[in-house]
Amino acid sequence: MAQHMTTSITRGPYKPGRIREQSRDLILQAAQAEFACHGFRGATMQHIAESAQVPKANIHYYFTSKLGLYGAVLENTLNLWDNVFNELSSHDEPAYVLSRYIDAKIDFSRTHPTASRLFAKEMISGAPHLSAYLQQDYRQWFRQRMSVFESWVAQGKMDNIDPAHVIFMIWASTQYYADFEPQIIIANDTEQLTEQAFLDAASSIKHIILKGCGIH
Amino acid sequence: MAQHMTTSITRGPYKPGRIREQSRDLILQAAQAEFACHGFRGATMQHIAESAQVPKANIHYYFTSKLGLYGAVLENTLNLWDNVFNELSSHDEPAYVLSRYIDAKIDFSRTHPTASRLFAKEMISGAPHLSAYLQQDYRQWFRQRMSVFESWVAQGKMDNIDPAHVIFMIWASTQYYADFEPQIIIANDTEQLTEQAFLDAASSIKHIILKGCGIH
DNA sequence: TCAATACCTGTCTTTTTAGTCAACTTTTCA
DNA sequence: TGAAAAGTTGACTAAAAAGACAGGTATTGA
Repeated sequence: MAQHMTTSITRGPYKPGRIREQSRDLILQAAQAEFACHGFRGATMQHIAESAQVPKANIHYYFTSKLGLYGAVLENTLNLWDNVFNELSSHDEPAYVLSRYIDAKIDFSRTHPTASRLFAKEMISGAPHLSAYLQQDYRQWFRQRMSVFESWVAQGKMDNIDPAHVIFMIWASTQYYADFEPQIIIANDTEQLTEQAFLDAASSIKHIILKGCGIH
Repeated sequence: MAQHMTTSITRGPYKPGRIREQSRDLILQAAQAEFACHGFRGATMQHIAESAQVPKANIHYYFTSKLGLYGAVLENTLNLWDNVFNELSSHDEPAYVLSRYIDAKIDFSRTHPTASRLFAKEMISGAPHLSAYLQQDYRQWFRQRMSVFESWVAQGKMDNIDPAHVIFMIWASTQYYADFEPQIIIANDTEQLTEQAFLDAASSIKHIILKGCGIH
């Protein structure tokens, strides 16, 4: 964003261009995988460079430093999250809303497993690079949803359970299929998780959450 | 184990001794925290040494290499897990068994958060150092519990849900309170999680799981 | 007491790592 | 077309890392 500042006055020769976007994306992709697998300190610029098939110096040209790259990866991934978060519209029927949300979350685990793992790693490390996000957007989102749950409870549409634990349970259960894949693969006696496996998981989670919360 | 091989014949002078155990434990403790926070590659021997307040060379004396230390930490932590796993006895009443298991798991998250995080990190990284464990003990434990659930389903003691997903849900939900602590702390608007917070979590999880599975 | 062995650690070496830099090529647009 | 800026990269530097090692001290049993 805020990239196309070249006014026609300063005889702007050259636009920041699409090459930039392309190269950045390529590197961000590789970096996300590396950071997700090894964490910030465990990741190496060399590996990222090899994985993205660009010289290491090229990465520094676009992102200045390792921390800068990590920040960009984090920001990039954060946008993906927010999209899924916002899927949870404020519909009146909890059964509909939660079903859709669980489906969306499981689908995210299937289609963006490394994004999920990246955040998990960051959280487990104490979220040193996410405090701003946690204090702002996350906090706000969380409070809003809490009040929705509370209104459902007040209307007798679900059992009187602390909504926070319900939300945590949904997050934990859905993200588990991305973050703990090796465990699940071995339990399933398979090579890799099929789309059907994710659908089955979503189905079971929906059954337990909805019924468990007394939602009809 | 298999440590006291000094037969009386070989004029065994000196016992492997308690100093060894003490030093090893001290280092293992510090190493667990470091590995849990930064992963295998992100952890540094220097940090571990400083944290344990021993010279770096001392660590190499006891554990030879970084990989050796990590293996020892992993093995050490694995024993803790197994103890909790075995809490889940083969009682007839699913409500009793699952309640006790969830309580034990939540308690583990509270009392051994770094152990939980260590495993989470290892899993997210693809469990490169746990394949043996996953293929052996874990696989076996998992199959046994699966059959218990299946017998409950057959006896009409619970809904017909794929037991694997129930187990994953329990694991995910309980471990979440250790692994994603920063998220929970901010949601709770508190400085740190109290024992009561864990008890509340256990209570909510039990409610949802039991009711959600149709267990009375 | 006294060997024998466990235990300890400061210092050194080698490898890996993030980051720099200057020379180079490509792209753009006037 | 040509000059200005974007993009590219091999070679270098400085810091940090794992690990080796020799020369110590502490502890034990006889």
